[in-house]
Amino acid sequence: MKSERYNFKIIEKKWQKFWEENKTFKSEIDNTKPKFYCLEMFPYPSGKIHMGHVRNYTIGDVLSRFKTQKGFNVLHPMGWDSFGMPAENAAKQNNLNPKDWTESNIKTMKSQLKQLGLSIDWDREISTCSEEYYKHQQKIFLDLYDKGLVYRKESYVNWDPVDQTVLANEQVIDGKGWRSGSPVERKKLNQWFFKISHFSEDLLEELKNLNNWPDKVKTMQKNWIGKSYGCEINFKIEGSNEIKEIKCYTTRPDTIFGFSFLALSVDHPLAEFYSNKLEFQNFKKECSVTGTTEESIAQAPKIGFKTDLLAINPMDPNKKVPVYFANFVLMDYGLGAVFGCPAHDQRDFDFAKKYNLEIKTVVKPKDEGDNFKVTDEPFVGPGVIINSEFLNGSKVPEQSINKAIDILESKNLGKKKVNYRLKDWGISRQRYWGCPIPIAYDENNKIIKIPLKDLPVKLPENVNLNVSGNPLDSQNEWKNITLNGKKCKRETDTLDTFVDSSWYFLRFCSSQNNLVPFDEKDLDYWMPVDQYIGGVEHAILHLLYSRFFMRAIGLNNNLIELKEPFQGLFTQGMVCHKTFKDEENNWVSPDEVVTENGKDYFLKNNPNKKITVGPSESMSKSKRNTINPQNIINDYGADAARFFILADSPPERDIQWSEEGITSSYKFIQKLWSLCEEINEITKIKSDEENIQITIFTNQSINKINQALEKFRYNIIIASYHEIYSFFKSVIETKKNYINLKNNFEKIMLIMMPVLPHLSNECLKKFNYKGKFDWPEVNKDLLIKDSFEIVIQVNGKKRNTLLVDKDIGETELIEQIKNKKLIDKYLKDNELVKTIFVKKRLINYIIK
RNA sequence: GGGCGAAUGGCGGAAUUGGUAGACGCGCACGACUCAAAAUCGUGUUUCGCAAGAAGUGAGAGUUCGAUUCUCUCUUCGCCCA
Repeated sequence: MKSERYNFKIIEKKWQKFWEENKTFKSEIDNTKPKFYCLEMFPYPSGKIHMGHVRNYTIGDVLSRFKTQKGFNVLHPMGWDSFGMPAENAAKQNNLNPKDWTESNIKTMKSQLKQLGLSIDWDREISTCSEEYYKHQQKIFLDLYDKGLVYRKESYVNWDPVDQTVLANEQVIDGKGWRSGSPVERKKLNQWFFKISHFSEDLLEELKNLNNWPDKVKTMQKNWIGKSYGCEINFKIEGSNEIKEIKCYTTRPDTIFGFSFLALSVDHPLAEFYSNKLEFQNFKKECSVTGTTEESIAQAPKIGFKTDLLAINPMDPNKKVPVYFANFVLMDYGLGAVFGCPAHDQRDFDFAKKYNLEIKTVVKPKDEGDNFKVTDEPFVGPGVIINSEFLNGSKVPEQSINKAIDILESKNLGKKKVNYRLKDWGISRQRYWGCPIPIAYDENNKIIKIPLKDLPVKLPENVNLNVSGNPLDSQNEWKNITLNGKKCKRETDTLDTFVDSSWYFLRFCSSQNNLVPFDEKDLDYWMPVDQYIGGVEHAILHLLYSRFFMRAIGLNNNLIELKEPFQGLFTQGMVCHKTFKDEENNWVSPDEVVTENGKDYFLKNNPNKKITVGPSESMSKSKRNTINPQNIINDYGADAARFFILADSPPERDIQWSEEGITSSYKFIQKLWSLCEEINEITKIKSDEENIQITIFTNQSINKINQALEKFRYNIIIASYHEIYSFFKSVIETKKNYINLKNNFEKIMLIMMPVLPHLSNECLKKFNYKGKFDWPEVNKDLLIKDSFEIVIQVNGKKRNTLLVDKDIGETELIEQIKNKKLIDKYLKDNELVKTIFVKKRLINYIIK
């Protein structure tokens, strides 16, 4: 009986329609059930979905469906991170409106996500570029402003000359803009900031309690926050009437006796005393060429501008050293002034070598004598303090730093201070396609909040984007307003799009509420997100900002106590594919190549042209190694795509997409379907006979898949599915029905439902299954086997196995082994020293 | 330079956290069906060896009756921060 092929095109569409019409995934507060908030990072609507989305959303969907079957009230929403530069750039290029471009993309992508069969509550859909969303964001902005967590200041910024906008430090990678890739310049601008530094300590401290976050992400955040203990030291200054004292911050006060120069940032307030000197101006210009990242500063040649000032070593008033302005000192770090100890710091060492400054050794390695001397390179390792009077002999760093601080404090020369690397978050962007900042300035440039009744501040439409800089600047009609009878100008900067994504998970809880961003009652029920799933590339920025927002919103609000928005975090790996190049070294898309033997590849439309196969790399447009998910859905169906994206690698690791892989998944779906049909036929035959093995196997499978699902071991689940198929295939070989066959196979369909929702539903329908879709119970008694194979080892090596009763004891086992002469040849010429018996596992004979 | 992680067949990867290494899949080989091919099904597939057997989880040591799993040293690769 050859069954019909499984027509995924009809069946998948049918179920998707059914779910949509029945609002199967609608979520409402239900206090009788435990809740589960499952969230995947929402996409940027760039045009169409890519394989990374397929992976991300499949992982989340499997979890959501599983938790629903387990009896949880699941919230599984989706939205669009829809403000941002690609829309603005695309609109410029194609001369259209960013809004239209974005909305059309959303439409396409939403339809694609539906085709994947995701269990999403689409009634909660949000889009950050809609007024419905950003009007609430403007309220939040003003709320944070009132709480003192938003401020404006003039500051140096990372300026992206291509995108004509400011970048946060986090958006500067290797001294280049994260999006444009062009070298970043320094520019002084008035900017809006979120005071994320207000929570530095708490953001660091609470990492310890995020037990369901990957350690890797926690470490990255910890390093980013960068807490260090150090000391602020006051240096007395000679040689000037105006300047009497300079404060430095240092993490190494214990090297104070190695002090040989003091270096200031060119942005230090004292620079004003030199600003009219041409030499200083030139020097400053030279410094601005050096980038702002720590890396570019470390690599750039060290240069300095010598002042006529002398700094006095507070520990040794006879010691006076020169004061420089130097390019490697940043105003951002500490106080914009550092003391130089060349012997024990690479940058100080380079500087001292260049300007011939003293290099005094004050730390030696443990096993060196007191006459140890730094000559060719600085010594930065742990050791012992020398040449430092009362600090001598202190262990570096565990004793020396605290001792030095204590002494400085007791003499009133400095004080202990904690420093964080984390800086306040600059949120101003000179772009059109973002959330307007609800602020205006009066004629005296005084900051005026836009009144709540005037919100939202809507983006003007029909704006000419083909201007340099911010298009909003030239929107005079929009810009000039009257507030309380006073003429004002609107703020024309828009908010960094990371703001949009810092609270969207809260909005999902109350997405229908028009009046407030979120209702505390809703948050109380749904928050925190139980499982957040997304790419590790957001380990720092987005996750840290969201943690900040949760705290900022909760500040002075006793209805919100929650600090951590994401209780669990899972970071999935990337989707990779082989790369192809033609003879001219151009990237070639997988769609354009053919192969017959899997080794030699040729150009499809010109089979004489050979193609070189490169290593598998993460799918990217630039390398042209992307696979369009739409083609996969069209050719193989959603269930096959879901199946394969989970099959080959553990979800946290990268996965290699391959033609063979998706084909074999498709074949498995077909085989599984014909198995369903065969079982459906066979179970129509009347039967009184029970096959207990079926129940035992089903029970084991339920248990195994349940455990694997709880731990994100999705590749193991797929392996189990294959085993289940083989087992049932062999059971029905005789074409014989058993009274427990159908019931058990229905359970199998239930445990396949999270991964293969369309096929499982269709099969159960065919079976005329009337029960609930709850996760089947495990019968624990059936997990214990009556007999099993015990391993017989000799000196730790497996030599035989024996089928024994589950409760067998050592004496009886030894008796049986003896009777059956299972290991006699090993014992024959050797002396038995002892046996080691591990219940239900093995017996080990130790012989000599 | 610092931090973290990884290394298992031709390939992706399993191994109940110290107890039968290589589950499951891909690929490959052989066979069946076929005039033939594709598709499908079956068998095999760590290495060496005809076999009995031996070796084997990046390299080297250690702990242990027993190590892919724990400890130390080294090598290579990846990611993050510089």
